[in-house]
Formats: sequence, C-alpha cells, structure tokens
Amino acid sequence: MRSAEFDKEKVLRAAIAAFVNKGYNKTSMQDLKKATGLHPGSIYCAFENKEGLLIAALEQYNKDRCGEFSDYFSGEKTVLAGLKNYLMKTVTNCTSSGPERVCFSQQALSELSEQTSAVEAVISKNLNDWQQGFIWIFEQALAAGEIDNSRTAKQRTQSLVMGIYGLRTFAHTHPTVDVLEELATQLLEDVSR
Amino acid sequence: MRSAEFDKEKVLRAAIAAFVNKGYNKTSMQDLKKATGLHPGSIYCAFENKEGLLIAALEQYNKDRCGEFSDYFSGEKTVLAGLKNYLMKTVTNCTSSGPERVCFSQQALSELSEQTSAVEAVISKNLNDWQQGFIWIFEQALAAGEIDNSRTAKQRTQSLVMGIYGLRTFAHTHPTVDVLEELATQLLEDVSR
DNA sequence: GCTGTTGTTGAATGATCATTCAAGTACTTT
DNA sequence: AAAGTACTTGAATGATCATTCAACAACAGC
Repeated sequence: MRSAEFDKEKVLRAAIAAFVNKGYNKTSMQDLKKATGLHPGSIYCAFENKEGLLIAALEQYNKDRCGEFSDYFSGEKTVLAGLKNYLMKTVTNCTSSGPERVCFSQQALSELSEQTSAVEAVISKNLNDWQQGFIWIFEQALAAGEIDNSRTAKQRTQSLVMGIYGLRTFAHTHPTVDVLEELATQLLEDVSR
Repeated sequence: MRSAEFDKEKVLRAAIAAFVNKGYNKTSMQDLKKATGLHPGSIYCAFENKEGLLIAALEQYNKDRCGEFSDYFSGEKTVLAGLKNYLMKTVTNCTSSGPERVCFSQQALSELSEQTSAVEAVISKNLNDWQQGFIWIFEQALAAGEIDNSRTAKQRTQSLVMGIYGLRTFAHTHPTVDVLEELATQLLEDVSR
C-alpha cells in the first residue's frame, strides 16, 4: 500500500480559494490544477469529479469555520462582546482582497441552489451548523440576562444570519470599512434589543 | 427598411427568466434560443453577443422595477404602510416558483461582481437606482414625521437594502412565507425605529 | 534487489460552448 | 409585380470544457 503524496487539507483550501475567486461554474479544471498543484487524474482519483471536489471543499470549509467560531467568544466578558468581535471580523474579511472576502457557503448557496441536490445538502448542512452556533450564543446571552426574552434565540439568530447575508452582499457594491462597520453595529443593536 | 420581427421587451423578459433560472454562466445560447424564440444569428445581430444580451436584460429589468416602484406607495396613507407593501410583496416573490423569486440584479451581483467591468457598471446602476428610491421614501417619511432624525434617510436605506439582500438570500434556504414575513416585519420595525 | 501494487502524469477524447456566415426569406419601394 | 434591401435561419467553426486512460514512477513486501 502506497500513501497519497498530497496533503488533502491544503489541496481543499487551495480549491476553496479557486472556487471563491471565480465561482464554481467559471472555475475550470485547469484553474484547479494550477491552484492545487494536482493533475486532473489525481483530482479525479481523490474526489471522483469536479462536483466531488466541490463537496469535499465545502465540508473542509465548514470544519475550518466551526473550529474558529468559539475563538470570537472566548476571553470576552459578555456574549454580546463576542458577537461584536465576530461581526467586526466579518467586516474586515469583506474588505480583504484574499479569498476570505467571500463566504464560500453563501456563495455556493447563491450560485448553486436549486441545481444538484447532493451539493445543496452540504450547503444546507454548513449553513445550519453556522446557525446552530448562533442559537447557542443567544441562549447563553439570555441566560446571562444580556438580552430579554421578547424574542427567542432562534428568532434573533434568523435576523442575525439574514443580516450577515445582507452585509456580505452589500459589501460587493460598497466594500468600505466605514459603511460596513456602521451597518454591522446597527445590526448588532437591532438583534440584541 | 424592414423592421425587426420580434418584440425587444418580450425577448428581454424571456432572457431574464432564463438567466434567473440557471444563472448567467450556466445559461447556454441554446437555452436562450429556446426561451426567447430567437435564433443565434438574430441574438448576435440585436445584442452583439451573450454579454450584450445580459446588459440589455439588466437594463430592461431595471426599467420594469423602477416602473412599478411607486405602485407600492401610491394609495397608502403613510409611507411606512407603502414600505410594508413592498416588503410583503418581496416575501411572496421569494416564495414563488416563477422567475420573480429571484432579484435579477442581486443575482448578477453575486455571480458576476469582480468580473467584467461593463456588466458591473450596469449592475451598479440598477442597485443605485433602487437605493435612490428608498432614500426618497425615507425623506418623505421624515418630512411627514413618521420617523425621527436619529438616523439619516441614507443610513436607513442602507440598512433596508442590506436587509432585503439578506432576506432574499435567506429565502434560498428557508422559502416559507411564515418565517420570511416575520423577518420582513422585524426588518421594517428596525429600519423605522 | 526484485516484483506487484498503487499513485501520478498529461496527452487524448468527446461533449458542449459562444460565435459566425452564407444561403434563404419576407418586406418595402418603385 | 419586379428588384433591392434587410432580417432570419441553422449548420459549421474553433475554442474550451470535464473526464478518461494507458504509460510511467515510486513505494511496500519479500
């Protein structure tokens, strides 16, 4: 038995960057070869086909995002302060020039929803995991008395998630830190009122 | 001189429906032929190329949306009531199965921003026209005393536009009228507070 | 160090794509 | 109704795409 010569996580992160830059449909196998350093045959051997690579990339992306989620909240006195961290980081991400300027899951949702069900399922799982994180966060805030129960944790989460979707889309037209920070601050206020 | 045999507006609306269903990149010339009833040669004669058709379609879409904008507000006692009309219509559009479930300008923004500048300019114009409409609306509301001046019309507009972007994206994962109506109602409240 | 197995390579394949253009067709003008 | 002009048609073109596969290379067990 001979082991594969490439680092799967590195390859997937490179693929994510390639997909994010051009969108899935516009990213050709040649682009992916250049980005990952893998030859077509190896990609097909490891991921079956382009869609398989997309699915694996989406799963890797979810793993990476879930892993860093708690970092925004640890070391903060209040839950809302952690949420502010998260939103401010989202703003700087949006104005970056690297692949982090786009949320891969959201981009895939916009480009590929109502197309192939296998991909849709993974996107759905990613976004659901993300929402669950926020629900837990708002439950913490409720328990700590930082917010009242005029709205449930789930309701607040849905408003927040909707707001972040909108923030990221808005950033495509207005990628300035000032405006985005103001919008993010307002969003935080609305969602925690 | 012989006049063209097709109705340009009808063709463009058919093209919009085709683009919206599959996304620009996935919509082939054959799809467009089927949707518009025009043969490739005619399309190229009238719009130069696929990108030219996209630009013309985006312009037609903007014209159509601008034309119906004031309808939501005329016949309403208050500006905020008109805004509620607009948002509720957006919700039903999102849950529809026809092409109106997607905002063509927003879809194009997500799929094509940072690609060709000619297309970007038209998308930018569309979204700007749309924002200007809301700015005017909020100025009316301010003058009528429906809202206070704790935030400017432009600030409120940016929050609203961001919220609508988010609402439409959220609808891709959760296309139920109940949830979307709740989110839209909350958005209206936040933006008019 | 030899052999079998498994990963890697990249040119070849066939499908699909946007685009073109020469032939055909219908309208307008006279 | 004849002639000219302009629009329509759809098969042909060349580029690009995802995918395959046979030759090649490297590792493991013996």
